[in-house]
Amino acid sequence: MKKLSGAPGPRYPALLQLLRTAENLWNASRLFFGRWDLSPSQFNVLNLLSGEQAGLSQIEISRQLIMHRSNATGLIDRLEQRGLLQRRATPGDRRAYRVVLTPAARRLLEEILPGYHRLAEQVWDNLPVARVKRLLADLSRLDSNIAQIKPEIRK
Amino acid sequence: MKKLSGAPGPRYPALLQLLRTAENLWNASRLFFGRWDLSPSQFNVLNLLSGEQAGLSQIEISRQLIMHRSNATGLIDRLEQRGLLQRRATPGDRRAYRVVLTPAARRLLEEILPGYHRLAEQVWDNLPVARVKRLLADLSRLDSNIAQIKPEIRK
DNA sequence: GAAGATCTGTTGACATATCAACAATCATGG
DNA sequence: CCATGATTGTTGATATGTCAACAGATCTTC
Repeated sequence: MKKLSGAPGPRYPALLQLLRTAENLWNASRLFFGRWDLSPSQFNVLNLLSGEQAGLSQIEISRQLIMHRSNATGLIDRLEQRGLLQRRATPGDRRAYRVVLTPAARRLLEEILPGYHRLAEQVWDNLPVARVKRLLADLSRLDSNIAQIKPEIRK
Repeated sequence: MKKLSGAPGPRYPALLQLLRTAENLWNASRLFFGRWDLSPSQFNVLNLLSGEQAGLSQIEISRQLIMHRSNATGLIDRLEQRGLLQRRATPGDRRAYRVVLTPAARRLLEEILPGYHRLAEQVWDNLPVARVKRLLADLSRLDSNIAQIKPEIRK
């Protein structure tokens, strides 16, 4: 059986590792947020909105969280139904909502965030801050490379 | 409005960046594999099996790709229906299948992989190999930290 | 060998995600 | 003003993912 073409060097394995680590992180966060019956995606919506007193439109939310706008519809539906969000009219634009946190959601976040940030610190155990910074920089570089490459993939 | 508790330092932002970069990578790969009507997950199954002449059981596949075994069922169903996989009996264990690539799948991979590896290289543009290696090491460290923390999250 | 526990794969319920198509609204250039 | 085009959110089809529960097969232990 012929060996399928392989890529030499650490670059391809590093991509796989990146996806793998992100997956593990995501799954660990699912475990954590499960205590409050929240999915990681639901938490992300709440967390994003916690910094936006005036609220955000659904399209803004979906862009920040890198998801299709049609996905935001259902996500926000369920959070609204649970009393954690409200859709309010946007003055001057009858197409868009302003999605805002309810007081209940702010209380919920206050309860969740300390433990969440503590966990986030533990994930970095044994990695000095300088290394974390370099990793952050490298990941940003990857992001801009990906953005650069994207038009070429399309064709 | 009271500011919700924040975490200082680059550690928390670095986690967000990691998830973000992985998401971008995943979406770029969806774009790429779309040319062959493959999802990234479907490609991952094929790619994993390409190194396993004897095939793998579904539970092994789901463990390698970090997904629930019930998810592997549907994924493999669709690939089998398309003629890219076969489920074969496992000698000595009537519970499990050996899932193997068909010749058509091997031909498909031969067609896809060169461009895929070329793209994977481009993603790392401007990052010297030494940096890639360090990033790989740091990500592995994160993985083992996450594995360590997991039992604590459960409780 | 039989009982109890564990493992493998499937199913059904559901959340999360994409995409295409649609309706309503807004923005722009004649 | 108004036609054309872009934007916003929803819907329906479908894929991907989790989880719990189940059936059948295997393993362990006595």
